[in-house]
Amino acid sequence: MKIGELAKQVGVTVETIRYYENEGLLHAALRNPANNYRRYDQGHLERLIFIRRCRTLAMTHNEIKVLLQARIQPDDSCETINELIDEHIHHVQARMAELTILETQLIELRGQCHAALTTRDCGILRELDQPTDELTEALVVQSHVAGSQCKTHQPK
Amino acid sequence: MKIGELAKQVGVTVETIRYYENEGLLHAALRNPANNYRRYDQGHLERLIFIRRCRTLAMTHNEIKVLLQARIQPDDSCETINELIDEHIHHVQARMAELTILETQLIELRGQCHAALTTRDCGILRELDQPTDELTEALVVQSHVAGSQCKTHQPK
DNA sequence: CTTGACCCTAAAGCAACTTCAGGGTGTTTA
DNA sequence: TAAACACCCTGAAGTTGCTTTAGGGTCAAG
Ligand SMILES: [Zn+2]
Ligand SMILES: [Zn+2]
Ligand SMILES: [Zn+2]
Ligand SMILES: [Zn+2]
Repeated sequence: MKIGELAKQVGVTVETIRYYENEGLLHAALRNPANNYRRYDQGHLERLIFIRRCRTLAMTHNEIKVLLQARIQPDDSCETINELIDEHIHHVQARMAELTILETQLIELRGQCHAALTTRDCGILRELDQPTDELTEALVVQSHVAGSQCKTHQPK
Repeated sequence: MKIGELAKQVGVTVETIRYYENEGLLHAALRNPANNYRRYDQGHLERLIFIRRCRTLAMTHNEIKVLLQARIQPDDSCETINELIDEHIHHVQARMAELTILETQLIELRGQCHAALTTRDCGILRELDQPTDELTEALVVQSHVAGSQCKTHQPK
């Protein structure tokens, strides 16, 4: 099948597919010699589905590469896989812990202003003028689990 | 004070400060004509503290710019501020909701394999071969609240 | 007078894509 | 048969919030 058809079947854009090939997540497709179009088979389809499944579970490309490697070594022990998933669960939990603290702090901050006052008198701005205390600063954990982009506060 | 001193007082790198100037978060510093070094005053210090406080609360530069603007308009209504914080709390909560779902799914996935088997028999890989169901796919919300970088699965 | 700490700029790198610029291919339809 | 339109190609730049690198001045101490 051609790239557009593969994209439709899996629910990604053709650009994403080409990008994955570039990244080494997907094997390079064979080309139709007549027009240089990429040609995909069932193996590509299944591999792409696997990759997308991992991505919706917020794994990095590196994590996925480890799993893809295991996937084509049927006789290897799956210990690596189990460990990787365990670690990744920790990544998610670490991020949730961060966000829980964040939420508490933001709600406390929000509580500093209830009415519409002048900014001069807004308790929120006054609190934001205070340095972050060191305890809080130390709480930030390492976790690659990011969010998607916010449309509302993006430039343009 | 010079850039290095400002950096030390606030707890950021000098590169970050120069970057913020470039981004329009910090006003350009006056330069010492003799050597072209940046020279900062109390106003810069306070503004930088404000910015860092907002960043530890995971606000985007755009969100911060709105607050900085309000901060220097003492007679304006603080309604904008209150709304921005409310929205930002939603960003955090939206991301937490996503991660809660993610955690559930990952734990379910992890449950597919308890022993160290061959990858051929690993229930995790088998489940990852299945397409993401559409319901789950639709659940992903817009939220800019990202995580920091994961050292473990990063290249090099 | 050289070492080391500090300052400067401009550009590239990171993650995972998306978007854009510029151009070929292939089928359909007026 | 030629224009329209959908689809394919490559390579580069943009996104966010920085960090890192390259390459080079400034300044005090020893
Ligand atoms: Zn992970
Ligand atoms: Zn207010
Ligand atoms: Zn926000
Ligand atoms: Zn297993």
